[in-house]
Amino acid sequence: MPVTITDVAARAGVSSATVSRVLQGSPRVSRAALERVQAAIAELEYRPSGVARSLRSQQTGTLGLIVTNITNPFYPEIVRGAEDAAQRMGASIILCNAAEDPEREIAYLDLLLERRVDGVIVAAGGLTQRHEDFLSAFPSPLVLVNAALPGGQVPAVLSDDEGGGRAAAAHVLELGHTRLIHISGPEVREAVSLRLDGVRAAIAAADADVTLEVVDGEGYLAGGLAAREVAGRLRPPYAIIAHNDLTAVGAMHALFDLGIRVPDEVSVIGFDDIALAAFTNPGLTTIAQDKYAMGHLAVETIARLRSGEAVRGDQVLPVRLVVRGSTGPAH
Amino acid sequence: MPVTITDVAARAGVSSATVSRVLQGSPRVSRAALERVQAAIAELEYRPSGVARSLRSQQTGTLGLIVTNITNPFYPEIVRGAEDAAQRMGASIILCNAAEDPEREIAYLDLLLERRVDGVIVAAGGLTQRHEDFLSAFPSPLVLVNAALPGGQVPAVLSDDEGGGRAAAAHVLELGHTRLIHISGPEVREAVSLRLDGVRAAIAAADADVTLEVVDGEGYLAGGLAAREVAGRLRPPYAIIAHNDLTAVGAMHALFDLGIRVPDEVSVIGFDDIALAAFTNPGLTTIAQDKYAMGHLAVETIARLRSGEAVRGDQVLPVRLVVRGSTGPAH
DNA sequence: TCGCCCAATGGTATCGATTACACGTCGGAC
DNA sequence: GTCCGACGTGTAATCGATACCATTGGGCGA
Repeated sequence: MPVTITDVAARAGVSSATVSRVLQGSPRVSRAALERVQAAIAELEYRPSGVARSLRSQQTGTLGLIVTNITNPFYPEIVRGAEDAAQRMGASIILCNAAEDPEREIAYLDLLLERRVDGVIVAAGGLTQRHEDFLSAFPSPLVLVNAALPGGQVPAVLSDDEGGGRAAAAHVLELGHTRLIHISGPEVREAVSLRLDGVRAAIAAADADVTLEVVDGEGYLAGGLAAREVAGRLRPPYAIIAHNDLTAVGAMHALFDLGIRVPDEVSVIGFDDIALAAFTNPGLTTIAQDKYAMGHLAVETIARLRSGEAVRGDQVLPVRLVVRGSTGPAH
Repeated sequence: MPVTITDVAARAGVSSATVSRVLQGSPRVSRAALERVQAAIAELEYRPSGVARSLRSQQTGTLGLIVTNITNPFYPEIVRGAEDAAQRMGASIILCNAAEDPEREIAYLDLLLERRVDGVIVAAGGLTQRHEDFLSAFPSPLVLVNAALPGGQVPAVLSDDEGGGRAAAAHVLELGHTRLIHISGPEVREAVSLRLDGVRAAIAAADADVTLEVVDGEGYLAGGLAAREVAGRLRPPYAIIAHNDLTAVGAMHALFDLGIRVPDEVSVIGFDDIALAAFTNPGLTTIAQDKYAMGHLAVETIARLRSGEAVRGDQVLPVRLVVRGSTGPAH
């Protein structure tokens, strides 16, 4: 039984139209009426119904944000960036945690459509692989984060994966390493091959006698296994370039268990710069993605889309080498 | 220009009432009409407007969730628990990141009221300290997480801070430590004193010759400073009981810098069990809060509140000692 | 003094769905 | 054969705010 505009109108002795004009800040209201209405609003603690407004105006001021997994430390920063940008433009975020479940991702798209959100941001890799056709025909402004669709039909916000791979490799090459191990992620993700391409490009550019070996190992545990396997047959020094930070941390732990010192014997470099990277011992050298900016830019892109602007092609954000303690000169 | 119920009705050659009945699964629809309507829905890709439904039914199926800071590793798990519970009951979460700004927390409460959310969950300490009166008069189902209001007027979901403090102290006492250092958080939070109370209780119960010293140091950097100061004047062995994990990790880093070995010389135990705790080296022994359950229970409490049930008093969840590598016997 | 214009305000249709009520039709029971 | 009830369906009010259009009244110029 919340207070409605009619209650306010009755209290102020005017019509609901006049109350509405006051709410809109219209100049076509006499000073007397204005004051009476404002008093009534205050006395009744009236708050206009966003639901009714949405129905009338055909916009809800809400954005859907689908993330793969909010407890993956990569995503909270994206969420924060998106939320900040949304708040600045007076919108709210409906957060959908797909919990790594592609069915749930799809269900959320449907749900968001029913809720008539003004736009949807998808930061969920699984979704983009499985439902290309559905997404490219999506009847609402849509932006992908950290994932792209072939053909560039859907605007995407990405990091410079290739450049990041290059920077990572260049960093360890500069430290004098000549044996590089790349622990890679799942093949299906485009970012994986791009980062590896970057590593290869840096090696080619170095014009030195450098060997590169690629092993599989996405994630903490797999990263540890991969490092263990490598350590079993290779003697230091060498440099491990991991596809992401979690993999790198797993590798570091495995090396620690084996009594191999980082960075004295083996250098390790990650990718992403999740919060954890600053807290390992030694700190993890990594390629930082500007996750906050990605979320922010995604929301801004939705806004542009909604204003009728045609946004085509990917928006690629620069990455940045962050040197901590896990990389050092090759002895 | 989305498809409306009227479009579907026209296409199926029936009235909008019949379409609505089909949508509701009402039995008062002939087989023939049912099939025609379903066909029309499929052909037009009709999706009922959640906005119109909300206006009519006076419920939005959305819950507001205000968190202090989504990038604080404590919160994503709470969000996930809340999101899972909400999804199970067909509701969505509007995420509000207060970004540690009390003004913004208040502004969000207003916003959520305007959006006519079915309930609000506040996991933001700053809010509860500053706006007791506002919250206790909140005109919508409200549940606090990890913070409480004096008088218990507002239902709260809490962890057993006192029991956790006791468990932490008991653990290091069992390991033979007789000198305990408690690095505490900001005084204003009730959890701080409760945890310390627990530590004191465990010491009293141990009936042994144990000394306890309390120093300030909330957060990573402060935790490091506090540990440094203690290490400057105390020689091992002793045990550090930190108010939370971030403080504990800061302390561990400081000890490492000083060449003091954990756990051989000094034991460190934290509180919370954030994701980071499993990845430090050595792993951080800590008191785990069931953050997922807290988020889940908060949403369930909202549901009970909405069904008219009176939920009074705090709901206290048990905590659990997680032994990793940072605590060891006192030599 | 008359008429015109503009400011201020009210009445009401509208957004899209739900639902109470009314109506027509058909079958069965007496 | 008539009456009653159940069933299927349509009409229209409703949710709360907005915006278009109409109306009123006052001031000012001719």
